[in-house]
Amino acid sequence: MSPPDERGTVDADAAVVEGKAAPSARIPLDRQRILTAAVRFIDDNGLLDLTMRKLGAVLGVEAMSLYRYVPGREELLDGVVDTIVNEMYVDDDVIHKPQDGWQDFLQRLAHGVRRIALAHPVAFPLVASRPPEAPWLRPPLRNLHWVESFLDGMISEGFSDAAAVAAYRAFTSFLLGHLLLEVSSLGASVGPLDQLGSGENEDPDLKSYPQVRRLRKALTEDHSAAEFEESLENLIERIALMKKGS
Amino acid sequence: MSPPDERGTVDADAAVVEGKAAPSARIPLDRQRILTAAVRFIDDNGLLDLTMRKLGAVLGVEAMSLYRYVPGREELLDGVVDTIVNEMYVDDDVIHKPQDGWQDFLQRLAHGVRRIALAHPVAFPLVASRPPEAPWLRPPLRNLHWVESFLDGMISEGFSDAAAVAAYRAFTSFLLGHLLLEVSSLGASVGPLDQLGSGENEDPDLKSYPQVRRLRKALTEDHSAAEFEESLENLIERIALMKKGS
DNA sequence: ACGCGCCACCTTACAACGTAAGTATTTGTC
DNA sequence: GACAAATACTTACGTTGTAAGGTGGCGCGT
Repeated sequence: MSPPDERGTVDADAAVVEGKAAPSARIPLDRQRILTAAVRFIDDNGLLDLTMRKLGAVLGVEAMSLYRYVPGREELLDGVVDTIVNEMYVDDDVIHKPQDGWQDFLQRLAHGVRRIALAHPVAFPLVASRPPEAPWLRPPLRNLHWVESFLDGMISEGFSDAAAVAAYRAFTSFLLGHLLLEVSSLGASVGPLDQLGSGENEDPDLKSYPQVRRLRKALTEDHSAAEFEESLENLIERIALMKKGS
Repeated sequence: MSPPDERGTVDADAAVVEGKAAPSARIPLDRQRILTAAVRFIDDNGLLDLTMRKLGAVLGVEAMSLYRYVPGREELLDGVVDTIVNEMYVDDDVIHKPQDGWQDFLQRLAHGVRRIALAHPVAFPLVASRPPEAPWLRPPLRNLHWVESFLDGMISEGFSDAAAVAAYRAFTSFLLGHLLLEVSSLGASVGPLDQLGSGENEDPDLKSYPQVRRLRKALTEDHSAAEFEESLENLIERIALMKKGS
């Protein structure tokens, strides 16, 4: 069974015979190509459907070929997380050093992370739940580069060491809570691949839960964006107090 | 090794004939026993090591026997989450209706959830990342009973509908962020079972990350408890504003 | 030009997993 | 004891991650 191979690589000889130049039909499958394909696959089909064989198939390759570039599935997922986190680097709105004050710096950073979360609603929980390489690297800002940027930025804006660290911890915890819940309400989840049928959900017997039933509409409404903004402002105020109080 | 079973069997009729307890060696494996065994197993060995066969073995039973009480692994995990969440019900410090003001109510609730998270550091991320049955049931307060308690409690304390719902959302997002990071720093994770060797981690080359290296000690220090307290107070102040502003 | 090694990918194989289907064994009731 | 129901076991299949080794063509030294 030959799947629809977009980048037909398989029978090279047949192509050669047909006289076509076939200019370097062989793209030799590097690590980054695998990783971005995996991100895409997860966003499309869910984490639980991502298997080495299926990912290989997407890339027009057998499963074992992936092992030349990735030690195993677990490390693949680590790579996926890195790939996603690194997307912030190419985000023009995210700056690496404060230019218009630390408030602006944090605003851009927060919105950058949020954009990533919303761009990968299914994969984002991975960023949150995979263990960081070091215990002081907390999700979702889980690589050294970002932590360094954060601390350096804050300190250059007059924060004491202790205040910068405290701000870092408060900032990550805020981001994680908000974004995880926001993507989760988008129907994403680490666990089950199966979309829940997209059928309009039956009400479980809400008889014994009058408030929930009464407020159901309000509970369903999505104010995530506004809540994010508001909480972020509050957080920034708190961080301002940390700065002064240090 | 017989596990200490707190509740014997269904002693409805047997209670009448109290002559001989007749502890027949066969305790017929009910759903709750499976679920609590699963929680224990996850806390001990990690999520990824929990297989139907191994869980069966722990219970002295073959894997397929579990299927009489649980539809499948996925649903087992849902049951695990429920079991964990329901632990709050037997927590004496958590009350179901405000008695000394809503602030006290929220404080008790928050600390109850935190106690659960810390009691099950490995399993807790499950509570956070598994999709709720309805989109307005957000982790970690992910069952109808708690949401009803929350809303009812707040409204009985004078909150408007809108304010109660807003408080609910802010509260869950706060809890999730803090607790997930707190248990994650405890070495827990959804993903890899393998404890990372417990070896003192080598420093990855921190040369290019001077701030991180300089602040490493401060970053490693654990102030989770104090931060939780402080953030919770702040949250409660914000919720007080919601109450007035509605 | 020629062979040879290396590189990128494929093939095969295996143990462990979730679980459908069928079978055996205990338990409760008369 | 006989019989039905409840409970647990056995077997089997397809899928997974991955260890081990095979294969074919490209590039280099001569």
